[in-house]
Amino acid sequence: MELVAVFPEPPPPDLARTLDLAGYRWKAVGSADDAARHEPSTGWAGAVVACDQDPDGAWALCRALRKRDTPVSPLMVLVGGGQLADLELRDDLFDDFCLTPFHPMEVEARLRHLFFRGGTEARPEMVEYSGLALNLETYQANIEGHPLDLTFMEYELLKFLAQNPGKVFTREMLLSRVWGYEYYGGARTVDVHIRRLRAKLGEEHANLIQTVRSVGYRFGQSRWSA
Amino acid sequence: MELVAVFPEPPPPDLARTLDLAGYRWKAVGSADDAARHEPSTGWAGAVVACDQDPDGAWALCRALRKRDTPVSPLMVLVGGGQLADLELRDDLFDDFCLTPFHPMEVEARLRHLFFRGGTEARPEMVEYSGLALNLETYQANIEGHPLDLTFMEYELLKFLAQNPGKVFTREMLLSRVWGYEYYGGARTVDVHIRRLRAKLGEEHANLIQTVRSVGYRFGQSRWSA
DNA sequence: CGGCGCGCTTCACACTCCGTTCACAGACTT
DNA sequence: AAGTCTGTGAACGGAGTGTGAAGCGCGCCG
Repeated sequence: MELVAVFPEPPPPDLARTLDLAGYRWKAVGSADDAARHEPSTGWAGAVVACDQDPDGAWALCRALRKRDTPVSPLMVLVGGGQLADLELRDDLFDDFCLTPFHPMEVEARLRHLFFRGGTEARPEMVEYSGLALNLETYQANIEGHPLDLTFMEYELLKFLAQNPGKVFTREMLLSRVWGYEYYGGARTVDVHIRRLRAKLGEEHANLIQTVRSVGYRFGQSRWSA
Repeated sequence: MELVAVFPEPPPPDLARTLDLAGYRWKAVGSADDAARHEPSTGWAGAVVACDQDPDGAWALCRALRKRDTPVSPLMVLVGGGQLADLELRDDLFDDFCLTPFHPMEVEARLRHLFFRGGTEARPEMVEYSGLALNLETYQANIEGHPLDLTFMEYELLKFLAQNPGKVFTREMLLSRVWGYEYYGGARTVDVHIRRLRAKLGEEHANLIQTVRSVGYRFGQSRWSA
């Protein structure tokens, strides 16, 4: 489960307890800037915004999270009974709301329902390992927040390796599974691509791909070999 | 406003009153068969199902309204606090719920929000990204206030891309989803349209459409790009 | 009814970029 | 120390793409 943004900082104790009991991983943010600063590389998985104490700040945060190229979703707001009128004309800023004081089971049911609905929508398929993240939809790669400019075959090779961390592949296995079953070419081609991948990963992360002498290459699990 | 189906028959008086005051046109139905018999030619515009008195009948109705070719949406259920557990594993049968006894303003706010979302979901009037704005009703496109003179296919292509920002599409995907499933033509057609789009977007915004070599095209920047 | 213009499609060509290969040097094993 | 395996740099060839122009179907207007 990815990280959910919670407002305000610190959040109401009963809200924090409810989120914990329901098994959500969350992080409190105090402002829109705060949310941007602490946003995970994969983006917020959702947001819960309590409007009781600081309505203006809460709505400003909602606006910041929704009015951007990749809006945060799902987003639930908590409002008091007297704030119901505030929801009007702000329908675009949230997906669901819950009245306070709330029953923990209601919040839990609403969150579950929101994530159920959102789950079928469009959360990009990702491959992640350590600081490396591959977005399979956008064909983009990241290493600790920094974008990697990979060519097509480099991306395919890294994707295959990262999808099977710790496993050793011979050059022939890589050629057949990454390049294609009917590929007939020299095994040194793999070496060169591995080399370029290491170069682009940077000296710090080059050891993500290890050489297993006389066998082939392995991705990850570097702590055992030294 | 189209007709909303309400369960049970007759509905709880406070629910009826709330719907009337909020300005909804509705009709009570007592069963799934009943709902099918009285369905308007344009289909139900939505449904409100109270689960208090006859939970089994209520859920059967929800199932009938949702598990068909054109699911009724939005659908809100009213449940007592003791029925919250019933919602679990039924997330696919409703869009929102409200605890009973309810506050009329909460029901009203939830319905308004549901119809707002449903309205935009089925037919968004605008597609916006960065400085680009597409008006789906008037078939007009703007880039930072300046009108774009796009042809039909250019508009359709740009619309499809802008509706899925960041995602990479192969030429075949674009041909099948923009041109049509049964289209049989050269993939280079896509290239030429992309080229014209980039030309019309102007040198400044031509990079809104990026080439992903050996894969296809992508609109806009994903959250990772520098 | 026929010319005309617009827009979609296709073709041909040039160019850039990337996958592949080769040669050599260094590292590791026996 | 010999032999095998891998890292590295450079160069070649080709796949993939951008671009200009021509072909063609279709609706509009005279």
